[in-house]
Amino acid sequence: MMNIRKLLNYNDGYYMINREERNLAAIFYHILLTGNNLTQFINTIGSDFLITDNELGIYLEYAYIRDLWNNIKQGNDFKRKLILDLLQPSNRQELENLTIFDFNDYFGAKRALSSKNIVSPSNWSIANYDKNIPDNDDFLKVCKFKWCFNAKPDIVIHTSHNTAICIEAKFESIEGIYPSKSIEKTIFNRRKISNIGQLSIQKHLMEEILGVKTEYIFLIQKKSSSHIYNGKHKIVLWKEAFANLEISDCPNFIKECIKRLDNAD
DNA sequence: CCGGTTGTATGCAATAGAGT
DNA sequence: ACTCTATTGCATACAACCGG
Repeated sequence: MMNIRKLLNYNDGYYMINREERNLAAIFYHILLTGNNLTQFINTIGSDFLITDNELGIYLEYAYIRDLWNNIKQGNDFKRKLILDLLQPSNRQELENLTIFDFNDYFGAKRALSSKNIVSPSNWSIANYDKNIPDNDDFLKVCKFKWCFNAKPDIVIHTSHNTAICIEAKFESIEGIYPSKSIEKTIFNRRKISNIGQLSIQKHLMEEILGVKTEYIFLIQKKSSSHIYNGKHKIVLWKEAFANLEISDCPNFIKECIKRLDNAD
């Protein structure tokens, strides 16, 4: 019986051609947690943050805000106040007096339209609340807030409770932009509002919403003009990130995987 | 009533194809 | 060569539904 590897006469390990960004991020995560590598990496990127051992945490697919929301024990009044305190909409008083159903509906949370619960802003829908929020400043504020509830930076190193290094890693793709859906792009064009970069949403999330003093790293394979750098992110190449780390105890496939990065640019 | 399943909706990585 | 859009695949969230 033939199979694709026989047909292609491919006899190397998968690690020789793997291009999966999450896999590389997982390997990086592993290496950061061995030996003195975390400190070494922090030195390499020139971070000022000191590691506080009992507060240190390193996270893949950092969804802190989603899980904070999920962990709320208080009821709907608390959730509504939390949203309004963070969002600070100009029509706050109006929103305070809506029923739960109407509050959800105002933000277009049609996929989770509930009369029982104030639903997470991750469920709000731009296309649905567009008609409810004519003012562009308020509209954009709501968009950025909603996006933050779904954003997940690739790797976040909490060097302490209040400081972190936020890493957005790319293998071949470029920085994402908001809005993403075509109907939303149409709305932004009509309102003459510019697109927002993925990195600037992450900055808003870390500093404004979570209140964490953050340094930003954009971890990529090669420098390209296609990236919309926002200046706040320090660009680090994958091979630079691995360069000073100790990998002699790693299995061969990891060494080979890292070796491949040298030829990337 | 509980718990699993289904349907809908969202984000993100990545690709292909069309346009500039 | 770069940019933009549409699409696919995976992961997740939540309401509604359904069977025991």
